[in-house]
Amino acid sequence: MPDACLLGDQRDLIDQVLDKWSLSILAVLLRGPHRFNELRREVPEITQKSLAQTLKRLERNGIVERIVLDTRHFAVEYRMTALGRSFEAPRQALAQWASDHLEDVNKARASYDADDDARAAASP
Amino acid sequence: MPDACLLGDQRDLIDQVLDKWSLSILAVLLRGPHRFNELRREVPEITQKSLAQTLKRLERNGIVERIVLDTRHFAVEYRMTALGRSFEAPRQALAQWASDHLEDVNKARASYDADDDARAAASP
DNA sequence: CAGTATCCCCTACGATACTG
DNA sequence: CAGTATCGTAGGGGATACTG
Repeated sequence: MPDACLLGDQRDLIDQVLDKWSLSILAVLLRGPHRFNELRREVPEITQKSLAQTLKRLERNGIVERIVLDTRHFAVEYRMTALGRSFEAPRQALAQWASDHLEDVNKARASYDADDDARAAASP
Repeated sequence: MPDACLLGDQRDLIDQVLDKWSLSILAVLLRGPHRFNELRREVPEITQKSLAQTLKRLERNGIVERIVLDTRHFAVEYRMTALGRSFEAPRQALAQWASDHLEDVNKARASYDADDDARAAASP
């Protein structure tokens, strides 16, 4: 079985970790444990609901750990698990690629869109 | 600017490349150029519509190249661009991670779900 | 503080049919 | 063969309000 090939299970897994907000949250959590509202501040565009949802999913998949610091004062902390840290390599590779090739992609898009416009103008 | 941090542009870019089917298609295309219907056969779960959509997006982002082989006989081929091949490193890292840690994640899920059930049973 | 609960929208995706 | 066009649905995500 070639590892260039993705099985259904792998895709499911990757989807869980690569949804809209996970990468951002993981990036924050990598720097150290954070409280719920700290995460909100670090990723201001996210809503409470999506944050809670994303954290739950990451927790369920063993990527992140939820730690109750104090029952009486509602203090909870999220931190990376070992499994979560193991994800750092691919995450890093992805982020690196994206920042390295942003320019190229933008050029490609511009040229693709220009061609589209040209075609539209040619056959109205 | 720490590269552990994801900017909006990077997220957009990654989203384009990591939608539901892209990784699978990229994996196939990496093995060599493929025709439209060949791709359908290689990724049988995908619908025509989604395949067309995904290919367009990948083409627009410069990841994949669409080549008309013969106008009269509707022969078209898709192949990786240089930019597309540059994505192989992160893609590989991701696939590798997924296959390496499938077990761990499945265990984590099972234990999370078991805890859920336990809680539900405790307070009906 | 750390979340749920609700409502609502929107679009990604699927199924099916059609076409140059 | 290589796609569009159209319709329909599920759920991801936002806004807002509420709670232990």
